[in-house]
Amino acid sequence: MKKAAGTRLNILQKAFELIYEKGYQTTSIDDILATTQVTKGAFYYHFRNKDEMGIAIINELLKPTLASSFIAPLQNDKNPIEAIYKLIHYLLIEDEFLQVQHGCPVANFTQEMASWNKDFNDALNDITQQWIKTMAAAIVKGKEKGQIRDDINAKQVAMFVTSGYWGIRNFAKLENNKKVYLSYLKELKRYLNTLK
Amino acid sequence: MKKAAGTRLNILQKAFELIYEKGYQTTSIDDILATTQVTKGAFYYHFRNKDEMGIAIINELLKPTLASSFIAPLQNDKNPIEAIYKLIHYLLIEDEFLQVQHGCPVANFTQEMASWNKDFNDALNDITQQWIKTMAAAIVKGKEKGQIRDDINAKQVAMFVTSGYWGIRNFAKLENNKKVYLSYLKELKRYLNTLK
DNA sequence: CTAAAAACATACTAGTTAGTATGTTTTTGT
DNA sequence: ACAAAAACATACTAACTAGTATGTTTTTAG
Repeated sequence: MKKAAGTRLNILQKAFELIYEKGYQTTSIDDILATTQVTKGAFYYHFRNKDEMGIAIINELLKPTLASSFIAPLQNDKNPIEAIYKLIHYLLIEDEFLQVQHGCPVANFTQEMASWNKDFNDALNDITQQWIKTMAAAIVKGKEKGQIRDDINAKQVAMFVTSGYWGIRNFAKLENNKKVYLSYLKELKRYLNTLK
Repeated sequence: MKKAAGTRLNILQKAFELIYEKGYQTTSIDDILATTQVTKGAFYYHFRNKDEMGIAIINELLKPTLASSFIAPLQNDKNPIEAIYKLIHYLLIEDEFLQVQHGCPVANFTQEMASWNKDFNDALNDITQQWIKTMAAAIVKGKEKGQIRDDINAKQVAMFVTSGYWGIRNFAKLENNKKVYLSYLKELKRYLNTLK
């Protein structure tokens, strides 16, 4: 039971890349089979149907990535304002997987699937809430340390930041140019400084 | 050439509603024919193909709506900060066409089509830039009137606000509840007040 | 080593898709 | 009133879709 896990992971990873580029609905199972060199029999051995694979991508690929790349940086840093800015900066400018023309995978999935498939909705809400909660917790810590004003609503700010991040990722698709990120980051920095 | 224009408009409107609810790719032409009671012959008389219809929806339905509901309120008001807040509040809370579970039509289209179809991209970028420019112009006016600080970058703020709006519309899909809008609006108001 | 289960392979199906071919009806200008 | 063009109707096609039926091969446990 080792090689089998490899095929499964291979399917998930390649499928995720395709879906990130083309969207879930427009990525056919045959597309996935062609790029993975896996046969239909193997695919349906590992997944009951396409949606089950989609949920597996969220839970087995996106969730761990979230934990390492989105959650951890917020928990370790001393200063939440700097941590949030550095994180968004990293995600927009430095991260090598995320592409400007394809937006945010979680936001994409949400737009396409939420409200049409409860399982997708739940899985996506799960990881999104995790991010928000972590960010809010960091802000609360900052308030306790006196780095952030007392009258700031932590969760409210976390939602506001997340919304902006999702929005700018979608927005940048139109111009297909990272330059809009720089403009956004400037205003984000200004906004974050008003929390002090 | 009067009834014909009616059929065309009927197709565009019903198709737009379907696309807003289900997405562009997953709304089939047969779906549109079924809800409009129009035949395939009529459809393909009016539109060369599905994409041409999609572009027509953007240019002939979304663009005018943008002008009346998104642009005008920003041009008439005396105070840009109030105008922006009132506009976003209206769009999120009061507007009767926009549904929490379906997000923002322009953002949806952008996510689904931009980077895959240049015509869609251009049409969407066109109306988005129009909104941004109008908002930025209102902010510039506010700067001249002394309602907004001198060091504020108008276009930067307009992009920031637009991103947040798109983001929260997508975000609210997950919870399928207008309550998240209230939290967002509170922070938006706080943010807007820092421009003073 | 061997039987059973796990993992994969191939061929097929029924439904859906955008789009076309070829008509008929309706509207329009004169 | 009438021909021409505009507007619409019907039947079809070829490609693609998710999923299944039925195999064969590989792995694993005893």
